[in-house]
Amino acid sequence: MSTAIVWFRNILRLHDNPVLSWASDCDGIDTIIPIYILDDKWVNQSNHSPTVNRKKFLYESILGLNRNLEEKLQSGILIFSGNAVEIFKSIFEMLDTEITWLLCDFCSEPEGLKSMDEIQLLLSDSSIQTKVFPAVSTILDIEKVIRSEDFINPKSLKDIDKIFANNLETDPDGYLVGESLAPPKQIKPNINVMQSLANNDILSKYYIPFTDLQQEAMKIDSNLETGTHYFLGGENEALVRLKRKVSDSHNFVNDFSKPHSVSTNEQGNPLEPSTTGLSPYISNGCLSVRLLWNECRKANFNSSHTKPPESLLGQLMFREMFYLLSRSVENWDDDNANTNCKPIEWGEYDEPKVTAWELGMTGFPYIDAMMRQLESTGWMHHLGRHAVSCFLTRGQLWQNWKIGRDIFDRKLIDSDWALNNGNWLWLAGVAPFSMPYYRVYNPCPDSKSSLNAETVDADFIRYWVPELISFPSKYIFEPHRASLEIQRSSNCIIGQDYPNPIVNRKESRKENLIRFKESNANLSKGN
DNA sequence: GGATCCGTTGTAGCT
DNA sequence: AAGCTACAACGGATC
Repeated sequence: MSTAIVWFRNILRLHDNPVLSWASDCDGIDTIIPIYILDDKWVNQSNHSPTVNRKKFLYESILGLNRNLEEKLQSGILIFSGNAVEIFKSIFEMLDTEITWLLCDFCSEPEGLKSMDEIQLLLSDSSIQTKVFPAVSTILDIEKVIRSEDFINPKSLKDIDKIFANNLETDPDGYLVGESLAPPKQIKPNINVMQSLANNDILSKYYIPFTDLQQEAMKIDSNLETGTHYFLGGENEALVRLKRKVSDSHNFVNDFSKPHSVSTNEQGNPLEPSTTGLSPYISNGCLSVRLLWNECRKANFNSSHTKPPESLLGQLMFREMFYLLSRSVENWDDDNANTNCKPIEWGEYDEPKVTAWELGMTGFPYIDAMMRQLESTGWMHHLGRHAVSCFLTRGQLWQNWKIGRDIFDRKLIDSDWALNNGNWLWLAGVAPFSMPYYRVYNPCPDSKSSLNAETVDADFIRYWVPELISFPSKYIFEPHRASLEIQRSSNCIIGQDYPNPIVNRKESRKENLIRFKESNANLSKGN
């Protein structure tokens, strides 16, 4: 009798799940025990913990996985919370003769690597074999690529293009990466052992009954305000969205151009992204990025489609780039001893300004709308993320990017360690792959800007900054410039009902450009 | 080896 | 409405 533990780490799905598929196909494995381990940070909430939006999405995703396992494969999954090493230690002690395999997906985050190292150390003298599946959260096998002889840190599309060409099977266009796996047709859960683990005294402090998680998710949901539960977690929801936005929308995919997408929302629905809105499903493991890649390729059936970097495939290529860099660059998440981060002399931490930024009270309606949307829904359009992160760092407030990085990490339902750090490095202008620092985003992108459609953005602002609901579009990006008469007739006095701008955007931009230039000059002098 | 080009997605003002 | 130009000007790759 051979039993394998299938540890679902960042893979909350049945489709394209190489771990589960391998376990179900392997002749040497008679039964399996699916396990999910919830980190303590989700259970014991503090001011630094992920927000309830993130928690809700994750819990729904776990519950969705459990439901799919029950309904489609007559299984289920054991849910524990706590330190994975301790939990496995207890399980292995209890079942040392029964368990033959520990199978899981590779996690590239520092915490994930550390716990896997500890578990492998724990098992070094045992007869239990471990097998870690690469390329589950990514298209590329990250470790294999960064260890290949000719690997250099990628910093452009050209570099990542070359890496794809050298590491993936390609079609004549250089794109095909192989089919994603269908869900396994059947698995053999060891229901008896699963029940005994669930009822075990030693494990009881870690074990979380499915119903507890369900109640917690429902409790969060009912406490949230209407309009904030727009994204529902889980694989089923991910696949419905994939079909609607990608597979059934060839024109959308073929015309997709990130820099020109409306930065706010789809017309007619203030909560529906103008982009795919698939990012939370990818980062929570509900959707295979390989499946998404292949569906995008299928949609590109003629030659007149957008190409990387602006296309959807381009976006996914940069995702792989950041994953590679997050493993090959030391101190990826720091501004110190990070070869991909220039040590710019950012200003002292300015609490009132950072708070105004975080709460959407800067007096810049576009910035405030974006930050309020983030606070309330856990999601923000990519171009909005550009605008607000540029505003906090090199654009206006001259604050260290790590401050914003941490706030994003806590709030974004699509939070991803490699990508969040990469994007902040990029936007702060400190990385080799950054655009030139003097290209500063305007926090008031009015109708003159080619990036934004006037009416859509104005409505977006009115939705998230209801103080300005009656303001004319002409002044909605800079309401303090409207006459007192207009402010009165719009029922919003600036400085009273809505803040005055916390900085002069043009002056701060100018000062910051000089500061950045000076920091750069000091660097090249070796100071 | 100095000049030139280019970089995932800038802005403002003009035609 | 889309495209041009000036703005100010980094840093690595390429010629």
